[in-house]
Amino acid sequence: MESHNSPFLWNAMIRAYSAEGLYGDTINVYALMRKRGLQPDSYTYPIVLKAFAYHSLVTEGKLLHSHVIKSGFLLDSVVNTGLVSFYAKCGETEDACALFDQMSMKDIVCWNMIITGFEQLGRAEESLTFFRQMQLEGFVGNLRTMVGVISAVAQMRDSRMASSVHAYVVCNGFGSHVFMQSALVAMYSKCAEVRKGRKIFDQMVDKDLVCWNSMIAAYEKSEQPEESLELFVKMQHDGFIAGPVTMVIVAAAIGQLGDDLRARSVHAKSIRNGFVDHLNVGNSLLAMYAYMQNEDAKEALVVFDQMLALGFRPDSVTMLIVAGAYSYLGSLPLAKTIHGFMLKIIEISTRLRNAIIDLYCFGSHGRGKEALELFSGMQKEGIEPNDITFTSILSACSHAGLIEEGRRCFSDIRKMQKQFDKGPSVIHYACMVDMLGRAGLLSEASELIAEMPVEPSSGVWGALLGACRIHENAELGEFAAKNLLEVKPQHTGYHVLLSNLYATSNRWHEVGELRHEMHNRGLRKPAAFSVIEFGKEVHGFYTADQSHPQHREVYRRLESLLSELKMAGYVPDKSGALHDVEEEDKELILTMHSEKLAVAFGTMYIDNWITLHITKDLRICNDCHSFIKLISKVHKRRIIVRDVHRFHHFEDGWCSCKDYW
DNA sequence: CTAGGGTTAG
Repeated sequence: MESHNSPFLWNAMIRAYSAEGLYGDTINVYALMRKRGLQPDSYTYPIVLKAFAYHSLVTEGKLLHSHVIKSGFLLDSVVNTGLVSFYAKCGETEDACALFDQMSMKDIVCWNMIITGFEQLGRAEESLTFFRQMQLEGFVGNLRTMVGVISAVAQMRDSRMASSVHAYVVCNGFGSHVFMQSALVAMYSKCAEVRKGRKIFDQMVDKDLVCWNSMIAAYEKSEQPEESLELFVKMQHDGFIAGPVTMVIVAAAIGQLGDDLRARSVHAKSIRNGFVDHLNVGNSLLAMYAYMQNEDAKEALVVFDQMLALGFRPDSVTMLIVAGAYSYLGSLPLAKTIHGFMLKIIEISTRLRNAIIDLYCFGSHGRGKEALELFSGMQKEGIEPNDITFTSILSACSHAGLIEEGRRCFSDIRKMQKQFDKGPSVIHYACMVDMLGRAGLLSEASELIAEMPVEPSSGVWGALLGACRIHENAELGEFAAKNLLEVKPQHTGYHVLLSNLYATSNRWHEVGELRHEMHNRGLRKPAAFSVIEFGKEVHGFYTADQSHPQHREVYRRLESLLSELKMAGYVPDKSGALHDVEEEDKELILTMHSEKLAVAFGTMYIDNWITLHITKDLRICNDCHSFIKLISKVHKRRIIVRDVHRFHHFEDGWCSCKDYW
């Protein structure tokens, strides 16, 4: 084969691939060119740099930079700007600035580069500083400059600044360009002025896909998913075909709505349009199902399988979402599958490892052993844990009652203090106090607090108080509460906790005083609240709720459930009812706990094969816990309660927390 | 004589 040695032809080839967005081929042709012994020239460098930036090939770009210097092409301002562009896109701002500063002849293109470069990196202030500097040096911004400036102002979320820069743009004759208008729509939406954006959008004569996406995203971001989807329909009606970015936005809107029908429809559409091989679209579909936080989390699995079948590598974003979805479903086999999978295919970052550990200890929780296995595997591989890893581990030990392991982990952190000059954080101490305290080792817990090198946080005192409440140690509890209320004097929950503690030890006088004090300071005990969700419906219940439209039916249902369970051996556990009231009244108050109402509602209106998902704003009480355990057995029903502390998965009379929470 | 660097939505 005849070899072409004309640099012109090689450059034309490279340019053609670049123009088609085929940056991989651009790089291949360039490599071939070098192999044939041809030298790149001032036209070759910028295109290849662009391709390197696209694939974040920082080392390769730096190598090219040294070639540029050696061959003297740095004097070419286009090559120089190409390098600035490359470094800015790769986030190497120091190199970008150094090159920019030493340029003798700055033209408008290189100013635009440095302005948009910083803007794209999310560093709007610096971007705008460069803009001002540019004006001082006598340059007038063109359309591209102003689009970058508008985007930077959007990041500032300052609606007054937005209006004034909008006026400036219009006065300088850039206001009617499509790119500018899309940027303006996005800017106003980020400044919480969606309607101003809509006005611009409605007045646009030449709409393109980007501006539709911009407006649809504006509604989605301001949490108006219905409007967002309405516009999506209108866009298609007007003959525009959705692109991958559209799908990403629409999936987010549907996730917000929790609409499973539309979720499946957008999923199908993405497959039809061939977008599922876009990693962003795949990730968005996954997130959509995961975000709905119901049984549709299982659909995330389907999307994930599809992504794999299409043969592309999931990234860490993918895996974080999948881990989140599995965590919600709370199944250990699923967690194990996904973990094995992650180990096989991707480089696992510390952040992802932490997510996996969390997946074990929160998702299917009480699974402290698995979390610890992961942790020791991680250490064997020589991967350095970070403070969040340790927090996850300590919390796993605490939930599973693994005291010895917890102590060992804590001493590991202390060893690190000697090595790396960073010891246990306040959060680590709080985890330890929680773990020891819950296990009844109250004096060890308070000794640990005494030897803390830093001021104990409210979390630390709160953990101690909580433990005192469980183990009915009023004296130590009072001490904890006193310290606690110094740090957080307005925290109602801690007042309530202390009040409950006094009540446990029958110190009704103190209970009264505390109530009086709370009343005087205007603190009110917030009503406990539970939420049950299915499909896109969400129902909330307060304790002793009378406000829910079906509350009469719910109470009737609850009554029949109670008598059904009593026959199966249920005895109300009144220790959770710490009010200064008669025994009969205690029982009555217990039966009106918000999570019981939510369960009663669920058994009445939601088909039995569907798992009930309930979220509660406080910790579940003993009585409700055993009540729900029995329901899960008698009704053969899966119920998941997420309380303020952890997940409880009830199935066949058992709870995943193994009654330790 | 033509060529190369900078633009909006996510």
